[in-house]
Amino acid sequence: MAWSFDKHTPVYLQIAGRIRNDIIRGVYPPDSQIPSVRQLALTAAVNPNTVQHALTALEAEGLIYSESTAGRFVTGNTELIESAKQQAARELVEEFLRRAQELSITKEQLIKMLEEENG
Amino acid sequence: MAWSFDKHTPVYLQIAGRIRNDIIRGVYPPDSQIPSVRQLALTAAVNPNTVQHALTALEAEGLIYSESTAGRFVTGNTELIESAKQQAARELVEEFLRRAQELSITKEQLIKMLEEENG
DNA sequence: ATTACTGTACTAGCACAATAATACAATATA
DNA sequence: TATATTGTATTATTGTGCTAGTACAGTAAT
Repeated sequence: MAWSFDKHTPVYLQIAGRIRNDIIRGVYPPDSQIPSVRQLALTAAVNPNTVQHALTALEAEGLIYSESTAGRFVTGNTELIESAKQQAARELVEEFLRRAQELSITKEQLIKMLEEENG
Repeated sequence: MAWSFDKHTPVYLQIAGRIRNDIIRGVYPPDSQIPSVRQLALTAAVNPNTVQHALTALEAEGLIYSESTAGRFVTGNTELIESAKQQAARELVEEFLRRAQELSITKEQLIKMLEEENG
């Protein structure tokens, strides 16, 4: 199925985020090859240039590297991946707390709401 | 101080969100007047048209209404405000859990991380 | 009556995300 | 050798968020 995107945030950032998450989760293991630009463009139902934009961003982060004409691969640096995972988790929690504060919701209320959620 | 905005999301949505939160939190009480378009534009350091765009969105939600030449006012419908508060909290938690799932972080880990945060 | 404030409307222009359509060099494979 | 696939680059076009500037009508206060 074609990926679904939020209307109000750049598609290339959403694609980069999704692939970054897949690397962090191990869907794309270290040193493994990721799908080609054209294949990802087909899967996501977007223009190849948009995918290229996203992958360039991930390459700048060091999470992937491109082997000339062979394709793109996940970094073998597992420490970098672990670091990215920690950072993503930290940013997630921090943004959550910040937005909760903007709504004057206390941490205790948040934990209660989380426990009541079915997940 | 001028408001700070995230680079990658439309400013008018961020302004609308901020004012919505202020209504929800009671910073702008029911039936009270909110600052004028031009005043908000000065405060936020953006163009008046951008503020107008944001306020039009809030008006469509029913949270504010405009009195011709007198100004804009928060709705007197406290149930609507309460409803908006519940919805905002629910969406916050749901998005948080969804993004955590994308990182393969369990609910138990999240609660532990929240408790360890200083807030 | 004049002044100052309100909301509202309109045009023009800039920046950027995104699409579309190619094109080229390098490599692996049939 | 020929073909397909890889990453990469280029140009043009469209849509939209945002700014800038201006204008008008209605109301309250001086």
